[in-house]
Amino acid sequence: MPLTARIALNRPLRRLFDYRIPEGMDLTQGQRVTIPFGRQQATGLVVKTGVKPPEGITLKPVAGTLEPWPALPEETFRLLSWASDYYQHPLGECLFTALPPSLRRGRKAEEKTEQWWCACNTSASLPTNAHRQRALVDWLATQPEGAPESRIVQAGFTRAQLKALLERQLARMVAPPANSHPATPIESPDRQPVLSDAQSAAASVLESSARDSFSAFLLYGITGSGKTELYLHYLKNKLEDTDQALVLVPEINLTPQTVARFEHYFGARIRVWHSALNDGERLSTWLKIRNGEPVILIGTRSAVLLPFTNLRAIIVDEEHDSSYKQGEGFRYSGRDMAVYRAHLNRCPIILGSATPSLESVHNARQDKYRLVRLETRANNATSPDISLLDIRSRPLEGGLSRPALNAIEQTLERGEQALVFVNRRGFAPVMMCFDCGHIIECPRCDTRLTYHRRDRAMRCHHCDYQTAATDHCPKCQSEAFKPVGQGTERTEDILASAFPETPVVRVDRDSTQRKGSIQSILKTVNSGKPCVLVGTQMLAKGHDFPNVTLVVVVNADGGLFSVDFRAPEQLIQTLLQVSGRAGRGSKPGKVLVQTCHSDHPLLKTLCQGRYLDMADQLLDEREEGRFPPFRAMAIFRAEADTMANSLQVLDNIKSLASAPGIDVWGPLPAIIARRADRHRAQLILNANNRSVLNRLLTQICQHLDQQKLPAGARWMIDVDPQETG
DNA sequence: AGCACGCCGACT
DNA sequence: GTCGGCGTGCTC
Repeated sequence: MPLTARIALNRPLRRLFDYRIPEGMDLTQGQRVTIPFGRQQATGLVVKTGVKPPEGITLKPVAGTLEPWPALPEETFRLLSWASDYYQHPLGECLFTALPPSLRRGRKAEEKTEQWWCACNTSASLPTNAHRQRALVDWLATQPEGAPESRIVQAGFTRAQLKALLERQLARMVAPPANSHPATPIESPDRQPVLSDAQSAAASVLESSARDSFSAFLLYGITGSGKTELYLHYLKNKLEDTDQALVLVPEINLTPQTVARFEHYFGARIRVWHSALNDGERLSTWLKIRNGEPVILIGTRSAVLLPFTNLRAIIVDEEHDSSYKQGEGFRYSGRDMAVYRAHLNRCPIILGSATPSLESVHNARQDKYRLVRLETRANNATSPDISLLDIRSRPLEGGLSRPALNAIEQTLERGEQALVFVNRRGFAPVMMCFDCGHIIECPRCDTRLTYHRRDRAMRCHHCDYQTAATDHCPKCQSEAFKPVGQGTERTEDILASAFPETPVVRVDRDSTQRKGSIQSILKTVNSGKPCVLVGTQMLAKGHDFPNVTLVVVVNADGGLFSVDFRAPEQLIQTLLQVSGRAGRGSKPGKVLVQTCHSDHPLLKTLCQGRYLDMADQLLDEREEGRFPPFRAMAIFRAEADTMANSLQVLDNIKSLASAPGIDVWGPLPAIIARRADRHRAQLILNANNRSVLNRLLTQICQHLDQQKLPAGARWMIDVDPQETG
C-alpha cells in the first residue's frame, strides 16, 4: 500500500480527500497538516493513513505538518467522529470546531511570546501636556528587567502611549527574561466544603463511584439545596493532583462569583472557557488542556470538545438547560456529548438540576443513570409556597392583578423584595388600531412588531428590522392606536407609578445590553433594600437574591397550549426555576402564578412543588404521543425565496424517508413561516429505533449532496431538535 | 467554504 | 470593445 492519508478540511463537505505522504513524513490520526487544495493551500486534519484512494485520481502530496503530535488526541477524535455521524454534520467541520481559532487558521500551536518593554533615555524631555507618557517612562524606569505589555496595561497605561514613547525613542522593545515562564506547580488550597447532613448523604452516593469506570448520576437537587457544594466536595475528594476535570455550565451561570467559589477550593487549577474569551486566551487554555495539565475547567457547551488527555470527572450543571444544544451549524448537545465522553473515557459524570430534563429523568427510570435526590434547602431555608391566581375577568394593570399588586405592596412594607416575571421584553408585543383593527407587522417576517416605548421604536424580535413608532394608526390615521399585551417595559412603568418610593429594576436583554453587565444592574437588589425586580428568563437562572420573598409570574398560559411538544416541560422548568428565586434566605418565600387556567392539571401539580411527579406525568404524555425520549426525532428544515421551493425540497426528502418504523410528519411551513424574507418549512422524522433512523439520515444526506436544489434553497438537519417550530 | 470559469448588462 | 454581476461546478 503506497503511503497515503485521508484528510478532513474545515469545509461544509460531507467528503474527505486523499493525499500522498512524502518520503520521510510520519502522520497519525488527528494531526494537523498543510495541503494543496484546488488552487489554494489549506489546513487539514489526518483522519486515516494507509487508505486506498479512489480509482483514476492522482494524489497530491501533503505539503507539511504543523506539529509532530496530533492536535486532537485519540479520545477527542473519537468523540467528534461519533458526533459527526450522530448529528449528521460534516466530519471536517466537527473536528475543526474542537480547535481554537488560531489553530483552525493554520497558525503554530504555541503561545505568542509577549512583547517586553523598557525605558531608555529617561531624562529626555516630553511635551508638558503628555502626562501619561511621562508617567509611563517613570514607571518603566522602576522595572529593571523591563515589563511585558500585559503588566503595562494592568498598571493603567495604554498601547497608544507605548507606541508614542517608541516613536520618541524613550522606550524600546526588549527580549523577555529567560525565566519569564516558570513552570509553577499547581497547588490547591487545603480547604473542604462543609456539608449539611442531607448533602453528605448525597455526596457519599456520588463518591461511591469507581474511579476508572463509566457511571452516570442524575443529581436532582431542588433550588437552593446547595448542588455546587456537592460538586466541589466531589472534586475535592475524588480528584488526584494530576487529574483533569470538566464542569459544564450554561453561559448565563458562568459568573465571576461561580468561578471564585471554585477558585477558593482549587486555586490556580481552575480555568474558564466561554464565548467572551479572545483568541490568545483560547489558545492558552486549549494548550494547557492538550498538555495534560491538571486543569479543572469550568466552561460552556463547547468546552466538552476540548482535547483533555487525563479527564477523570465530568459535571453538567443545570443539565436541563436548552442552551446546551447548539442551535445552528453543528447542532450538538453539549450535555449528551458529555455523557458519551464519560463513556469513551470511562469516568463518572454527574448531571445536576432542580428541574432535570425529561430525557434524563427517563434515563434514571431506566437505570441508565443513578438518581440522587437532594430535597432540603441549605441554611434552613424553606421551599416557597406556590399558588395560582386566576385572572379571568379581573382587571389588570400592566398585566398585574389587584391581589398581585397588594402582595407586592405588603412585601415591600415588610422591608423585603419582590420579583415580577414577564416572558416578553419591550413595552407591548403588538400595536393595534382600535378603529380599523390594523396591526403593525414586520415587512420581512410573518411577525408583529414589538413596541419599545423607551426609544419609541417598533422592533422585530426575529430579524433586525426596526422603525419609528407613531401616535396614529398608519393606515386610517385614527388616534385610537394603542399597545396591546404585556412586555417588561410596560410592567416596569406600572410598578414604578404604583410604588413611587421604591426602586424598580428591569432585567432583560435590552436593559443589560445598554447598561453593561447584569451585575451592575443588580447592585440595588444586592443591597437588600426593598425593591421590585422586573424581568424575563434572564432572572430565572442561577441568581441568589436572599431578600426576595415574593415572585409574581405575570402570565403562565403561553406554554400550556403550544404546538411544541416540549412546551409543557419548559413551562414548569421555568416556573420552578423562577420560583426558586423566592425565599433563599432565612425568610419564607411565596410565589403567585397568574393564569386563566387555574384548573389545568399541570398547574395544579406545580403547586405541590413535586417536580419528579410532574416529570412522570409529562413522560406519560410523551409516551402516549410517541415523542422523545420514547422515540428518536430528527427534523429537516428548508428555507428558500418562496414557500413552494422550500416545500419542494422537503417533499423530495419525504419521498426518500419512508421506511418501516419511521413516521414522517409534514412538510409544514414553520410557525414563523417567513423570517428575514426567507420562507421556511420543516419535515419531522420520528423513529422507533435510533440506529435505523441514523442509517436512513446518512443515506438521505448523501443523496441530497448529489442533488441540485432549486435556486436559493437550502436545507439542514437537526437531530434531537430542541424546538419544533 | 473558497475560488475559478462563464455568460450577459452599463461604462471608458 | 471591457469591467463585473453572481450562477455553477470542483476541490484528492
